[in-house]
Amino acid sequence: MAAKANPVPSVWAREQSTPDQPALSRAAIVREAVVMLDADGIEALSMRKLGARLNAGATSLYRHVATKDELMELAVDEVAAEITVPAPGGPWREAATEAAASFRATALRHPWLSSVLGQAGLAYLGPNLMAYSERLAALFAATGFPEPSRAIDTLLSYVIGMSTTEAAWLTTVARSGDTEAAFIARLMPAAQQAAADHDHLASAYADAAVTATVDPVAIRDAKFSYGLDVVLDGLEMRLTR
Amino acid sequence: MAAKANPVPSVWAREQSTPDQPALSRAAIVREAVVMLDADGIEALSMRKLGARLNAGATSLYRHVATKDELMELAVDEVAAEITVPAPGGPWREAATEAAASFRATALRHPWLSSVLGQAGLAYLGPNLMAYSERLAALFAATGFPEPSRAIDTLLSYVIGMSTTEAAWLTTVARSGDTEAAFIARLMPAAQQAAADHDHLASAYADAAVTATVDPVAIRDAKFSYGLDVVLDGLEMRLTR
DNA sequence: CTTCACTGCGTACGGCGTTCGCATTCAGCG
DNA sequence: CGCTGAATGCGAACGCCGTACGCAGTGAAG
Repeated sequence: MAAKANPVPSVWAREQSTPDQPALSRAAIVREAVVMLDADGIEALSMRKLGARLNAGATSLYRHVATKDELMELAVDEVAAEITVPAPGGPWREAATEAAASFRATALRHPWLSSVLGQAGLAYLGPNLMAYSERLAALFAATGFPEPSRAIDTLLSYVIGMSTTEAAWLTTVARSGDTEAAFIARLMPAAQQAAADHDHLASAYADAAVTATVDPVAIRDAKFSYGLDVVLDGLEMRLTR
Repeated sequence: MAAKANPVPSVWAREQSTPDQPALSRAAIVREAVVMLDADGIEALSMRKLGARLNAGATSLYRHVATKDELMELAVDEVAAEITVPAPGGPWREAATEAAASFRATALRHPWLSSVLGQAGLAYLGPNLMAYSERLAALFAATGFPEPSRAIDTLLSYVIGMSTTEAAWLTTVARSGDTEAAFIARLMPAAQQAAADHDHLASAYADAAVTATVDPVAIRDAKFSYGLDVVLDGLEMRLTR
């Protein structure tokens, strides 16, 4: 690689034992893959481009990773480490709210996560994902739920559903190049025309047109916490019963 | 095409004006795409294979569909027609339960739907999706929710999250070639080893190992309706308040 | 000094989505 | 009936993609 970089085929021009890069390693590959995924989305990640980013040939990656799917699995587990769950002991409801918010924040920070979840689900067995599940289980068991895993699945389903929808929306917005408010404004005519024959939708869109262009982020936050409160209310009923 | 099928390049061997197929049309393309998606999953659909299924060249499809993404959008709207929502008037809770079950059934009948939702969300404006939203809005508005769209978003998030997770799981199972119970049994050792250092997970898996291999379908059904009841309880509080 | 496991990489294969220009068909019109 | 112009199908080609394979260099072990 050093010799090839230099066009003069002379021994004397050869560079000296250059361990310039920290070498190729599974950890480095996964880390850079996450960076690329965050920056340009899931369809912009190819083994060739990833190799190039690491000053390596595309096929060199296969010494450390069996397949691209496996790489994605590793990337998911990598970002799963970012999701926090409060330790048991404090007030349950606040802890659950915090855990849900952390999941959502992570999903929005790495929008490609939603795409992968849709294809592979949460069946991965990576260490970070396992640790996350364990902390969730510990929290819910300590709270005294009769069926902790049922409660967890319910909460997670809501959080996943909302976060996935939101992440997909933000991806669409980002691809448009506009700000979120501008994108909404640009989309409204088409949406209102499509809803023309539907009374309830039309009025809902009319409302949205006014408010959503002002502060879309606040609206999304409020929507998330409304639904979260709904779910937590329902869960609480089963707790105190 | 007729001439090419015959190896003898003679005028006399030419077939007679064969309009054998009902011709290529957008509707036929979308219909066949859904069939292929259902049969072999999202990654098995390529424009070439789809063209071949329709006795057409791959590129002929582009006369009727701008791009593969657009085709997927059309396919989503096609299956969206299958989701039913009861008309307003009856008891609200049963109607919502029915609507949720219909969404889930559709998502499980077309597991590729979840993959697409993860990438594109529900921002599509297809007529069937719009009609679906309208019926939901009508139901919730008639019920008297103070903020119908909030309630809808909450319910939908739960349903989407649970269905997506379930569809992804079933896809993984299907790819393995095993039955669901057999797949679980085969997976358990690895799962239990991965959970070895996690107390709560280990015991949860131990429970699952016993019950899940018996009737996985019933367990998934129960899980879904448990969470659905949680959400509906939470919504009902806001209704009667 | 030899050996050997390990790592990187160039090449190549088959498949993909999509573009482009040509061939064919056919409805509508003179 | 003959002509024309639009609509439709298609083959070839472009630039990507994931990945199998076998060779080349390297550094530690013997």
